[in-house]
Amino acid sequence: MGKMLAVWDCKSLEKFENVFDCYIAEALIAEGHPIGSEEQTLQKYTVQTVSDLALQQQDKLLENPKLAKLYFEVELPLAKVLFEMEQHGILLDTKKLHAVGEKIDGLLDSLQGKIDKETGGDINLNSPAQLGTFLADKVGVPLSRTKTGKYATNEGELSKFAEQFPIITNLLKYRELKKLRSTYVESLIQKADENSLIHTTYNQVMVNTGRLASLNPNLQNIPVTSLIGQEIKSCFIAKPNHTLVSFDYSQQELRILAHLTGEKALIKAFADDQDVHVLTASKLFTVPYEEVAKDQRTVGKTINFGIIYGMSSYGMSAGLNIPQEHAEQFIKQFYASYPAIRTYYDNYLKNARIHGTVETLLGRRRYVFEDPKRKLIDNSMRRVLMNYPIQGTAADFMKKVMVDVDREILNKYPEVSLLLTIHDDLVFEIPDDKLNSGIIREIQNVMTSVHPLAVPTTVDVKIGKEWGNLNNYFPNN
DNA sequence: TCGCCTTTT
DNA sequence: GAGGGAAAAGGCGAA
Repeated sequence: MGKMLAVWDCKSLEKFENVFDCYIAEALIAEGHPIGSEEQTLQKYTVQTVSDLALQQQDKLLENPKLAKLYFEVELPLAKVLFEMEQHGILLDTKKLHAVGEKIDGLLDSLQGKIDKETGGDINLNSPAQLGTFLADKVGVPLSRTKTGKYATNEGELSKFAEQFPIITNLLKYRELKKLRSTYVESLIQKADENSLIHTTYNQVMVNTGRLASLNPNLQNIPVTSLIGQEIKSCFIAKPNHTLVSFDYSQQELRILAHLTGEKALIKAFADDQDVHVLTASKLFTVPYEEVAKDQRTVGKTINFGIIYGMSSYGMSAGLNIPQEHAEQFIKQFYASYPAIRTYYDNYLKNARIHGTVETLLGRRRYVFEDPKRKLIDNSMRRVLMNYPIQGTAADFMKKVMVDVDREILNKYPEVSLLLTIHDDLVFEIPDDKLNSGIIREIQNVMTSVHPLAVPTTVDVKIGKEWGNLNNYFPNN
């Protein structure tokens, strides 16, 4: 939650009435440039008091109606919603998490034993430097180098040699478990309060695209893929007589791409509830939609997301493990299949160069040129810019949804709580006896109607007592 | 404090 | 010719 820097005629801070938040305002006005401390900001505006600062910032916001709307109707009311989420917290089954920790200890001990037999036990497995030297110089693994000249020992690099050098499989397993234990088990237990509640902090001005950041602890990167990861996630539980309900936007960023670009083929696919990764694959491989193979779909999916991220043919060839010429061919074929996407990005980048700023659908802006004297967009900025309207618009929508949810749902059902937001996912805690009251449908409706789009939006609902063990929800009527 | 690595969307 | 997928948090070792 943003820190309150200026408060006008504030009758009740608890209710966040008549509040102006200079940090949030400053972040929107700064358009992605780093914002300074309170004192630096006062100096920048050449004012003495925070009230004067707030007045000038408000004037500045009002010059841009979209930005003013974003501030007053989304960001500022959101601060109150985030504050309440932070205060509420999510319940952690600390006893169970301790047990998971002990299970990991056992697995790590046995792995360490196996690995020490090969290394002699005199290297620190947690040191990439020591590990790289050992693998490359003693074992003879042909590791590539990092940009600073050290041996690269990251997961992608080591996996390449896992078959040839069996020790690597154990090393990767060791890494994974060590990470889970230190980042998730130990620190989460330590951060639970006296009631076993975990209180994250949300920062709403940290990320240029407008996404929220979660910290101390970060609840937006709780593991999900591995089995042990799932066991950790399952230690987050609903409080007694309540159930966790998660609402997850399906393919939200690709839907936003379809909307922003107006690409007919993509819009039709979403309208017909088709699998867009299969659709892209069918165009790339020129096979009928029904005959797309699984590995072809994987390529389609990689290209779809790669385009959103402005991926180069090099990045794509690395990601798919294919020659760069093939990747170039795929990208070419992609744009040929979706011509409106190419037109959109051509125009978008042209305007970015002309105006020096880009913006999301709700008008959040970011700068284009680090140095305003240079008027060329380099490759890395090009990728940032291509991602910005997609990720940023998705973030705008989610923030607005949270404000709408607060007004339309949380006010009406005070015993219902919004616990978490994970970019395209909201997690609520709902009393068991309210689950069939229609509230799930109401929340879905708020999410799907946040902003009219050229495509339908879909929200998948999952419910359960443990966050890591939720089941698809199908209403019985 | 920086670099490397791993986790998420 | 190098570097070459967006946005993050955070643990750890090395200096």
